[in-house]
Amino acid sequence: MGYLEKLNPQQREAVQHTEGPLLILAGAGSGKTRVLTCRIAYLIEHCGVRPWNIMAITFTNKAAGEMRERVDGLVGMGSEAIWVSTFHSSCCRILRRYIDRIGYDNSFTIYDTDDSRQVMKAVIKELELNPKIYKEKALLGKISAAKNNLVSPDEMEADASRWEEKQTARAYRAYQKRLKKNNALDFDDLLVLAVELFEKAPDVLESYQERFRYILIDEYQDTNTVQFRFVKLLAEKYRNICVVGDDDQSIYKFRGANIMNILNFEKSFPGAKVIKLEQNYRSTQSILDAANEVISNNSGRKEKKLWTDNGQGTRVRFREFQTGYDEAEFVAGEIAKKVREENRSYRDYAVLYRTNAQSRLFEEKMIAADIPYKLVGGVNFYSRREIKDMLAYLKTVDNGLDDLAVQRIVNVPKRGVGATSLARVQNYALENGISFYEALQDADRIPGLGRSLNGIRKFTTLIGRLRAAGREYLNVREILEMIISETGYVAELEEEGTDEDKARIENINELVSKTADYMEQAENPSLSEFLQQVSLVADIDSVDPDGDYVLLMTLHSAKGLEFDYVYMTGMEENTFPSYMAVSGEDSEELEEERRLCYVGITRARKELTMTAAQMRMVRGEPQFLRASRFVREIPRDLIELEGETTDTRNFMKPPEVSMDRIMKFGTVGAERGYGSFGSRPVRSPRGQAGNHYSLNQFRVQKADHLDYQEGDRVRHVKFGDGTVQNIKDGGKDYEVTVDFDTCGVKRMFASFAKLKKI
DNA sequence: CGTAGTTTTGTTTTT
DNA sequence: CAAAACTACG
Repeated sequence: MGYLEKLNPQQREAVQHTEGPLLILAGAGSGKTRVLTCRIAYLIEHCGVRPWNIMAITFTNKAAGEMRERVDGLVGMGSEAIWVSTFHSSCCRILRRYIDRIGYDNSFTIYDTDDSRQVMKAVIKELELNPKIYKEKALLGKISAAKNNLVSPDEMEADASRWEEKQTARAYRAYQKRLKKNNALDFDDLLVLAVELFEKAPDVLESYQERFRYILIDEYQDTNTVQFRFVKLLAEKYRNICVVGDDDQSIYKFRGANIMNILNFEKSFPGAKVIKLEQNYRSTQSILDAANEVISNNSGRKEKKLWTDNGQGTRVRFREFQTGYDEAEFVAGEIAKKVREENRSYRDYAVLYRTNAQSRLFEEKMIAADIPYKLVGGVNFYSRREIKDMLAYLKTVDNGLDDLAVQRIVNVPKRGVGATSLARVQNYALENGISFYEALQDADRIPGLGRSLNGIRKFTTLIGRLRAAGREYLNVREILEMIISETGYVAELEEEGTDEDKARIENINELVSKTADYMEQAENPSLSEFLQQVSLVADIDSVDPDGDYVLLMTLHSAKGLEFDYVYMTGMEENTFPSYMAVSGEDSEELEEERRLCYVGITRARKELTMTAAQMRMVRGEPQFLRASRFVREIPRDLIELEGETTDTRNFMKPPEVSMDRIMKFGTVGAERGYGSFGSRPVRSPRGQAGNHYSLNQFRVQKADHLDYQEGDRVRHVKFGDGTVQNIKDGGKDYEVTVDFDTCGVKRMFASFAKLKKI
């Protein structure tokens, strides 16, 4: 009972408004998870709602796990009957049970992005599309967008006017056909087919409507059209739907998220109650001020302003460096120092960036500084080659119709079955309308296989043995171990013994322990269920809250998390906001980037540091960059620069001169769209010199000539003397290669290297 | 058939 | 600067 008293009035109202549609507009850090969990407890304890009548949908499995844990603590008995999961897992669970009603087999497998690409490649070949024009990635993107908007291949074709659109629709249809033939669904299908199931089988829908009388949706601002449809169908009958979201944190438009779902909630569910949570319990006022300032540049928001009584805290720090290298060194160095000297933990820190590609430098510096870290995202554990191989074996054992899995491993490890033989088998399968695996079993009857036949036999007997073992006495872990030993996969890696191979063995061992974990945790474990669970995990799900390490991740992955100390890195135009968003004519995209920035800022509890580099390598090319507009949208007096004191902002010299001012009158000229920002009073247009953001030069000037040439002896401050080997005009700067006497050949940029002829 | 080397291509963000 | 896709050779 005590939990109600701990809530503020708005939170309590949200918990107690149990009947009818409810929209909770929850600003960052306003305690929405607490509201959701208390609400569940309240429903059960005070309203007599039975646990199995409640469904809660979260964005990631991690969030689901955390919520489940907190609900367990509050409710105790029976809480396991509550469905707490992601959209994808919920749909998957429903489909596992009923998908046969719409013509699929209940033992379907789930394809990841990589698998989908393989399928699409085959489709492009089949339809004889010009691969120069129709890239599988682009096609898949369009198909995914269509699915998220519940557009079928037929509808797409009907809407198509241009030739290419017609072709895309054809590809879409062929792709679906292939998936179905393989008894596979892609990520989007999980949602689309669940909706299709509900629409085609009213009795199934009805049974779920009866079951889920109280529905709660977290991160509602990131739902897309299919998800909305799914929720709407489920909630239609009892209308006890509670959604929590923050339009300012909508950052998944590229994935089809429809911000209208939250903005129009009251229209979709007439009579909806709306409650705003604006008190922030997470961050300091300084951090919130910065966040509020940045986000206020967006239009079409639901007006709200976060406040806190946590106290002012220190100002947001901004540091600019010459290169991304220096930036990473600073971040790593500072974390190492603070942990050492101020008794902080690594887990208090997060390093955020816009794209995964930026993680490399940080990783390197973390290793150099001996800082334990965890990289979230990037190459997913389950998409590593060795893991995919192992999973392909498991999938083949589980579902013989999954051609893709079979094709992946027929010849792994090498069994002497090459591309030509595989093509023959494929043909045979096609002609006889059977699956690839069935064709392999028929290999004797396929002409022209020659030596491959042996390998194929080896393969099919192995799979046969595995299947028999699985049916009779082995569990998931044991099957995997059998695969490992029978194929000699690990043994082969051990022989090679390079670092990479060792890492692969590690990964395989990790997979084995994951199967062991699964065996312990599952109620009635099955291979299919294991594979399904595995394909729906996000990288963030594996972050252990007790682990003491610095987290490195994209701003997107950071959503829903919080840290004492946050570094937002790569705060440069064209990096963040990304080049795509800046050059695109669509201002929507820029607003989404700004929301992403808002998400980033509000992750910080105590201290936020923004960093930027003046130059970084992008695609092997040096790029010269200037500070992000988002930094400049934070008023100058909320920012602390290098060399300034850390304490309160009252000491700040020129008050209320904000950064966009500086941009207008300062070094870099106003660019497109820049002049249109709000009209803060101009105090001193000339005051820019003193409060310039960077203590360094803003832009690197390319020298019009160099006072040394190839063959000359030069001196470098750090590397000493050397001979110039090569000078290349890189457009914005000269790239100089020097062979140093003491430390060998280095390549550098003339304007940074400051080489002196001797 | 398998491998090693070469060329090309490409970048947001993720369940 | 990668990874992926191709190509040519053993």
